[in-house]
Amino acid sequence: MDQHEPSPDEQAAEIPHDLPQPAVGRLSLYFRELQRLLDSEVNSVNSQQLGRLVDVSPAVVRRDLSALGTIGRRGVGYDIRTLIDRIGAVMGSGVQWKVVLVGVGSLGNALLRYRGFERLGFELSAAFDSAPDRVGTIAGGVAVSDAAEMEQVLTERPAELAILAVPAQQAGETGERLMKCGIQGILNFAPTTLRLPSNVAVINVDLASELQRLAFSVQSHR
Amino acid sequence: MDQHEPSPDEQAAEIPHDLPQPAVGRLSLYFRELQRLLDSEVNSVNSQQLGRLVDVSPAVVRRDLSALGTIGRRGVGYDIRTLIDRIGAVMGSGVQWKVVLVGVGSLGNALLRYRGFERLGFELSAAFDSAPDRVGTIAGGVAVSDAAEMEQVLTERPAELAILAVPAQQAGETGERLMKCGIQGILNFAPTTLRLPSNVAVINVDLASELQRLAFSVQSHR
DNA sequence: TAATGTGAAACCGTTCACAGCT
DNA sequence: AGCTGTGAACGGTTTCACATTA
Repeated sequence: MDQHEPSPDEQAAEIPHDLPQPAVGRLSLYFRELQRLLDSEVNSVNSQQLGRLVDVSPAVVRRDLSALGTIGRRGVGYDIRTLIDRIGAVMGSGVQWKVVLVGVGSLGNALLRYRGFERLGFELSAAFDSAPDRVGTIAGGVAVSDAAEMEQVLTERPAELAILAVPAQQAGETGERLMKCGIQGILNFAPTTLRLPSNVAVINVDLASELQRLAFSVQSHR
Repeated sequence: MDQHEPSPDEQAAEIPHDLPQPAVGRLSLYFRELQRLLDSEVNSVNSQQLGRLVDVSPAVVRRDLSALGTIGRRGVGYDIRTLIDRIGAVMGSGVQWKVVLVGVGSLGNALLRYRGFERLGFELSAAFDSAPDRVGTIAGGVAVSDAAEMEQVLTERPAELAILAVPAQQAGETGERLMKCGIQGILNFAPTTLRLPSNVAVINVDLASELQRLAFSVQSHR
């Protein structure tokens, strides 16, 4: 994939770590849409167009983008390449994140096969499961190792992030182990709230809960 | 948009239409943990204990629960059965939601197999795909129908909710079709923001974006 | 002229602190 | 005595509106 090398003095631009949490999520969505626009050979947008693509107001878009020490052109809009570079830098694209996955059930399997991680700089470097019939298989191009060897494998080939797709019952313990292996962030799909010391970042995604939120939304919508 | 009639002592046992969005998500998590507690034959909690289980402050728990017109006992805490009934009612448990899934790729497949929906009152009533080699198969106990027959199947066996797990490119069009089939809410896993008329509820879940948020969190954490 | 960038106001949810029940 | 329920203060995000700049 093509990188645009930043001009020398563009390099110095800082990463604001005073970025509002909601803004982070939106930046990720802008990034996705901007790449799509660039693929369509569009190379400029304004805040209204970009806002429509991710369903937020133009004012929010401008506020979010201006937090990056920005580079829009008044009267014109934003250069897409610039935005992609800038958002990418802030979101940690450019770092090749190594990600391990634990729990190769059907969900874990799907996540190993999921196209859409590597484009963002994530590399699934290992997968673990404790079921003997899964160990030794290959899923999504990644070999499945025995979960008992997690510590060993992660010592040899360290990773920064982990995706947890084990049953709820095992999530807590597995999270602890990952932490001890030097994992710095966990994306948790187990239906339980993972709580770890604050030096490990955790994002919980509960699929059933999302569906329940949707149901509430429908139900209250009348 | 919505009128608020100031009738004083209306339904104390009714569904609060004014529940903050973040609270809805948390209620769903409380619900999950409460069921777990009940399974362990615990039948009472206080706000601090419940808060620890989902990683929120006791004050938030109390505020959320009191929005349900509540029934805690001062000096004591909450009766778990009562909470489950009450939250369940608000979240639309008790309704048997019919859910169809569109897009039986690896993710769709995993979602069909995902245990954890039916406990909450969701029934996967149909699945659709357009690939000939998937049509006619059975995944997670659900027969996969031809996507071309979506309109017909949904006329015969209507559903309220849909899970979208198709490629981004097809998401928009599929969403439109589902809307015309009477679907009232869509849980969208396609990496694109689905925008539909406001009579259809949409929740977008972008897996790559979640991972990117995590990476940001780790990166900014030093 | 057209669209950004941004003070300032409005809004919303969280936190605080304590009165009120049990 | 203990914990809930909640007014009031607080803090953070969004919205507004406009000065600014290409």
